[in-house]
Formats: sequence, C-alpha cells, structure tokens
Amino acid sequence: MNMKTKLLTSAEQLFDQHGFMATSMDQLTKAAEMSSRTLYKHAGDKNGLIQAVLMERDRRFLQIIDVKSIDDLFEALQSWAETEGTRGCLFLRAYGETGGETPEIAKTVMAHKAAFHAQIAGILKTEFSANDPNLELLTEQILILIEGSTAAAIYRGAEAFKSAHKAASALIAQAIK
Amino acid sequence: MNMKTKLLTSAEQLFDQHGFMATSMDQLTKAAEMSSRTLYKHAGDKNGLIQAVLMERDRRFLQIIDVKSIDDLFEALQSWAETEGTRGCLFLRAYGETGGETPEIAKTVMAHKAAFHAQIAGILKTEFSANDPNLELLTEQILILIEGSTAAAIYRGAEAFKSAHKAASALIAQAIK
DNA sequence: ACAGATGTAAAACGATCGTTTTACATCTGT
DNA sequence: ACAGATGTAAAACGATCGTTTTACATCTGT
Repeated sequence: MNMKTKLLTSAEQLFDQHGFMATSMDQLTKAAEMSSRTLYKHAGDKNGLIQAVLMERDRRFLQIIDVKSIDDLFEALQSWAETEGTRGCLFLRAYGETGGETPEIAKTVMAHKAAFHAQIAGILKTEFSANDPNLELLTEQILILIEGSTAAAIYRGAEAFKSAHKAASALIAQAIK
Repeated sequence: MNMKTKLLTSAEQLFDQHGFMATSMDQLTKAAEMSSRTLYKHAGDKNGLIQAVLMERDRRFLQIIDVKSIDDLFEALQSWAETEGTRGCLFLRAYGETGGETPEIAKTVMAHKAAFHAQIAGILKTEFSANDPNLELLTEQILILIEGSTAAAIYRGAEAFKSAHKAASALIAQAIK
C-alpha cells in the first residue's frame, strides 16, 4: 500500500470514528505511520486532507451504488452499513462540523450529493418510462429514505434500511399502478 | 432575558451555525455578553454547555412536534425548517462531532431520539387501532422520512419535507386499506 | 446594614493546535 | 555515479484552546 493510500485510509477511519475537528494532525500522522512532513507534502493542510478523504470516499460510494435497480440499491447500502458501521453520512458530518463555511469542503460535499441524486434518478429512469410525471417526486422520496435510514441507523441500527426499502417498494408500486 | 437563557440562546445559534468543536469558548462568552467566569459558573464546562443547549432544544422540539396527526407533524417540521434554516439535526451533529464518545452528550442525544420515536408512535396509535400489526414498521418509516428530510433539506431545501409528507401519506393510506 | 450571591475585566495556566523547519538518510532513474 | 525525489525524527513556530484565578464592584434578601 503506497503512502497516499495509507494516509487516506487511516484518516478516513479516524475522522469517521472520532469526528473531523476532534482528530488532531498528530493522531493522523501516527495512524498513517509517517512523518508530519510527508503528510503535509501529500495533503497540503488539514482541510486538504479532509477534502481528499471525502473525494476518495465519494469514488468508493458511487461504485457501491452503481446498480441497476432500487432493490439492489437498498441491498447494497444496507450491507455497506452493516460492515462499515452506522455513524451517519460522513459528507454531511464534514459539512456540519465546518458550518458549511469551508469552501473546498462544502463544494466537495455538494458535488457528492448531486452525484448521489443523479444516480437515483438514473436507476428510476430505467425502471420507469423516462418521462413519467412521478419521476422527480419519486427520486427525491427515495433519496430522503436513504438519507433517513443512514441517519436513523445511528440509533436504530442497520435494520432501518429494511424499513426504508419496504417504503420505497410501496411508493414505486403505487406509482406504477 | 436572564443570563442562563441568554447563554443557551446564543450558544445554540453559534453551535448550529458553525459547529460545536469549531466554536470557541471565547466566541461563546462574547456572544453571550458575559465574562468567562460567569459562563463557567452556569455551564460547568464546554461539554456541559453543549449538553444544556441540547436539553433546551429537546424541550422546544418536543413542544413543536406535540401535535395530533401526522399531517400536522410534517407541517410543523417544515415551517420550523423554513424559519430556523436547514443545517441538519443538531443532536446527530453533536453526536458525530464527538464520535459518540462523550457520555453526557451521547446520553442526551439518545434520550432525545427515544422521545422523538415515542412521539411518532403516539400519534400513529391515535390514527390507527392501538394494536395494528403495521404500527411498528410504519412508525420507523415515518421516523426515517423525517430524519431523511432533515438531512436532505441541507442541500435540497425545506421543500424536501413536502416530498416526505406525501410519501408518509401514501404509506398510511396503503396501511389503512 | 451587611453578608452572600452574582457579576465584570483581565491576566494567567498548562496543554495542545496546525504547520514549518532543520538536518540527515535512502531510494530511483538516467 | 550521482542528482532529485522521497522519506524520517525531532525540535520549534506562534496561535489558540479550555479553564482558573485574582481583584474588585454591585445587587438582593433579611
């Protein structure tokens, strides 16, 4: 594993487990097993590291949700939550910790959420006729169900995704009929 | 306005707008227009202040969602989001910033979420027969829809509550039938 | 009237923050 | 062979953190 990968992997874990602001550069260098000089050469500064971690996670996440049906989408997200743990959306957490006031971070978060929305819209477009009048509403509702289970899973466990999945199926069935 | 109220009000605003860890005690004393000595006498320490802010917000929030129907619930939450802004759930943000590792904060957040869940269950129990077999699932689904619109509203605006409201209505209609 | 509570302003505490610098070692491609 | 890239370890930078202390003023209830 090269240094950049090792840095991003260990940093993501620390940020996710303890929070962004609560994780010090000292903890990050120790976890990455590199000198601070090397860390700064790769990441620029702490905000740069946060942004790099988010961009890498965005890449992985989009890969995970690259499926062809809403059923597969919920299955993928639930098993991801079961293996990685349920600590909420890392993007919204980064946004919240910085009050949305760190432009590089805010921009990365918003780009991720736009891609996330587009992916849901894309899946629905293949399950419905592309110009179905319910498509926009249904897209936002499924997005909300996923955001909701991600948040609710923090205190109700990954089974929240099952309830959301059932809700999504019901809404889709009703829209088709 | 007495000092404690002034402290909690200004602190809530700063925490909400800029994040918990990113807000310094210095900013908090200045916003509250009091000496740090007085702030510490009232709040104990920073975690105590965070906890006090959350407990006060819990009180206000439970008041807002003290309604008799799911329709009123969504209406109340949407207008709250429209006036107070959409920066996500302050409780989950506090939990996330501290990695769930500050016991006093984690406890306060979990208590709030339990009360929130109980309130939704209570409303549904009056709209359904109290031992309807769909009740548990429906309760969690509506909780998820609310968590989801709270999160999604950050980047899609308070209209997210409208989409969630429609989804909730559809799920309820289907459960009744 | 006066004791105790409640407040301010400002300095000071040690700890830690993010970041840079110094001095040196080792790898890598031509 | 050797220059440039890439790395380490450790000290140091000034700034800021949360918190406490000092010295003093004013309000409040009996």
